[in-house]
Amino acid sequence: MAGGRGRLHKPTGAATSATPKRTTRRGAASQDATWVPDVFHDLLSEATSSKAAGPEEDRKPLKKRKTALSTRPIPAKPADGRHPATSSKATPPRTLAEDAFVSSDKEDDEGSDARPIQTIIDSDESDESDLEWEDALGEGDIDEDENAGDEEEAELSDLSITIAGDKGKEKETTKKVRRRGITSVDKKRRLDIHKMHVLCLLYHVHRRNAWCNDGRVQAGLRKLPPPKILSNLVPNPEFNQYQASKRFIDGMNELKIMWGNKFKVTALGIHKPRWHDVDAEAQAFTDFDDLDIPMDRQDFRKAASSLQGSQDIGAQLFCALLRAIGVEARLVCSLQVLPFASAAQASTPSKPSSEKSTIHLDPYNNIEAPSPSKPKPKPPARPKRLSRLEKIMGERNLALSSGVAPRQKKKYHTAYPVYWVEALNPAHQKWVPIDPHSTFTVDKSDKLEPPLNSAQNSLVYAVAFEDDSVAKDVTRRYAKAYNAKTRKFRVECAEGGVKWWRRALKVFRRGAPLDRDQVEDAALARKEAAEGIPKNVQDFKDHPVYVLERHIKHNEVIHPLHQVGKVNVSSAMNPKMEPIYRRGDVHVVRSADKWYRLGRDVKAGEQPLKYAKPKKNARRSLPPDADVDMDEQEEVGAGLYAPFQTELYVAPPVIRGRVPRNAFGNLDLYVPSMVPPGGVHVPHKLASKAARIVGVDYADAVTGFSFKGRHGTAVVQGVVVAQEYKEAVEAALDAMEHAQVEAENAARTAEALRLWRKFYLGLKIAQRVNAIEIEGEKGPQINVHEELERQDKLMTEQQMAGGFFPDEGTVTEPPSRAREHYETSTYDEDDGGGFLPDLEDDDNQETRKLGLIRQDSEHFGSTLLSQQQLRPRQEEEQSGGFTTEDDGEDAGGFIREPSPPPHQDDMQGGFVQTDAAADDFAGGYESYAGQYCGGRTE
DNA sequence: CGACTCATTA
DNA sequence: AATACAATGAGTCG
Repeated sequence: MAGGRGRLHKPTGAATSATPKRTTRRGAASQDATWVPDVFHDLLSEATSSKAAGPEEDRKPLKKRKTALSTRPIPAKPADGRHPATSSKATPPRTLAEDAFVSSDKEDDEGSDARPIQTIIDSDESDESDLEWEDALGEGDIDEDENAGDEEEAELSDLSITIAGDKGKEKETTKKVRRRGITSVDKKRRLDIHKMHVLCLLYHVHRRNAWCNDGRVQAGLRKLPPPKILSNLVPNPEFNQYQASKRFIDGMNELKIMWGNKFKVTALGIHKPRWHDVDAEAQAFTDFDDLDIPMDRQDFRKAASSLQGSQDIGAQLFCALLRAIGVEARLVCSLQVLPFASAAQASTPSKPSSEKSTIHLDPYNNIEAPSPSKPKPKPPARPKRLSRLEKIMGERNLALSSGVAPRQKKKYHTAYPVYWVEALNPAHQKWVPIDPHSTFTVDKSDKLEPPLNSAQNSLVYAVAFEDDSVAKDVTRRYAKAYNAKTRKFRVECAEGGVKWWRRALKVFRRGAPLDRDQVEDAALARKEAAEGIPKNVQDFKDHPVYVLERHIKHNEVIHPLHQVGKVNVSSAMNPKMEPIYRRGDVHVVRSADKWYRLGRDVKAGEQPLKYAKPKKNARRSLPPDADVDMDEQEEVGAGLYAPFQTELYVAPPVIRGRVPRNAFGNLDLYVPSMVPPGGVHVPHKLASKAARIVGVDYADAVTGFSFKGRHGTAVVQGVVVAQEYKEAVEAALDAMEHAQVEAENAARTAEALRLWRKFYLGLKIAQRVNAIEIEGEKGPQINVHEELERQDKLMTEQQMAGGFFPDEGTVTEPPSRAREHYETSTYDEDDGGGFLPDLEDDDNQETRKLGLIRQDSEHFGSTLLSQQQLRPRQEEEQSGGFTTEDDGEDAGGFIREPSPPPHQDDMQGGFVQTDAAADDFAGGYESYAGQYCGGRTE
């Protein structure tokens, strides 16, 4: 992408846009905000909503217009006087067009607009996935091979000739290198990028189409056609339909010729992008000089007045011209989208990297530098042929062109259009394609599709935009083999692709279809139907209408085995016929068991349409006799049934509160529909307990299986009870939940108190231990007093910051209390007597722990500090503190069995003054205390 | 005859 | 287990 940007900023020879960059940025940003979430939906809603913001947006462009006006002597002066809205053909339902028109003024520059994306680096194709692949392949040997392969590969690309000592080895290595698995992740990513690209292109066309409504553009163009042509286009009521139609076509031809003479093609337009080859060199910037510059509306106007630009621009302006003179015109674009299928497919035609790169560099100039006399060895043959084909095609079409003198600017001529125009023939209400630049044809829809192998242009999505931004997919009008070929390059072929495409175009759909829409739909449908049955096996693959038996999956059958098309050749002169069936007759099949899992039951008396393949049992006798195989197959294969052989499974009903069960005492509830009549599913974890408490009959609901390892265990989710008990059970559940919450709260409180006690004890013990002299030396001491001071301070700070201690007094209480003890300096048995007696064990533990701490008081301090960062309020951290801290057994016991209240009693006297205070602590402080006490064990 | 497409193979 | 990729050979079209 970075490359792309760099490219964009590269100044190109022709008219450079005077657009200040910040405008770009601002525009893009504002667009982004609404654009991101759901690309298309938002695109539209933004467009519609921006209407409201219209005036404000209009302001900005004004400035721009001024400068533009002052610098350019535009012939659009009269138009300028008018308000844009009035000058543009002001179609009543111009929601989209107008909005885009308005808003596009604001975000003038548009990177993707004129400059096609050339190459996209498929980063995934690089080392990472390769490495993975190689690793997966695995043993150490491969590494060597890999390297060798790389070397040779490099040599190959550099010198074109490699003299390797061992041919066999070379082959092997290259194979290994070549063989690069395309992961499913990779595929998905490609598809996503493809989709994104489609959306971007759609938007691009949408904007260009909106520009075609530009008042000034139209005003300038309107003056071009001589009155004679125009008068021919005025419908004559005396003509019959045929005459009128002919007149219209003729008029279009004249306009096309006129346009061809006026408009000068000076740049290259969009062409088909390719996935970047990992080992291909980066393209030189100069390679892009011939391309269209990125455009904003001003540039577009400029192009309209100077009548220069790429063929794309030419077609767009031609569209504007038609609209300007009152002809209903569509801007059609064949989206040149990055293919998703296989990267290799695109690059296959051009094999050797050297040659590839040349093609790469000059995507459009093959005509200029064709290959007829190129003294290159075999490898270049492929691309050469292509280009030559291109050339031939181009020339032929040139020859076909009716009376247009081909422009001398042949360099920029492409054989097939990316943009063209459809004009509505009022006589038939039919759309007439006009391609004024590439094929120079009018009403020749079958001439616009480039050959399928063309590297520069492929017709995959042809989308036609009307002046009110209603857009329609008209690919089928132009594709010769839509079902057999074109479709395979479209999202429709991917899973959910049909829906996706429909959704992508939804924003451009017309609210209420017009007559001409229906006419067109019918025509397109007819065209598709007329496509006929493919003649080769390849085209049957993924064909939406026909199927070959060899292509159906293992879980599919062709049920009514209707040979719709009887013939199909396998090889030419010795034909092997294969029957053809309808895709509609293909059904997925499943075993009876699988159907049951889906809540369906095989109807009585239905015979399996197919039998599953026998599982590969361990027996692998080398000479598998035919009969043995047959036997095995018949034995092992499970019967498979199609959906229409099944019916909704109805469980045996609940009778008098008695819930039916399966052999395991459960009830199968794989789908909601499997709830037995008269029963209710209560999907609560504790439902079984509740039902037991209530005392009604219930059955555990098995909603699936979890396969861990090879052992599948039933997943139970709640229970099924009779309908009439539902409320009772739910009430019981409520009560249980309530009780549980209470219990948890109590447990939490108890735990908090327990930890406090521990903490306090710890301090006390520390104090005592510090007082002991060992052989006259005091050794490093924990300065309890200081620690407490510090801690107190920290807590106060935290309280300021977080504010989760409601009462300051409460907060400071424990430390101050402890200080008291410290200050007394004597360890009074009676004082501690309140809680010490039943805590002998703890006492020992504490002592040990403190011993540890004493050895690195540094750590002690840092522990305190780090604890400060914990946010006690957060549940996770609390529980984390509990589970990871001290004994560990505590953690488990805590939830189930709250620690007994006696502790609390113990504490009440000396430590915490009120219950309320304790509660406050429970939430805020426990984890702190917990960490403090427990953290040191580590 | 050459270009090009399709099917097969590993 | 199944599909995809790349090379190769055969057949067809113009």
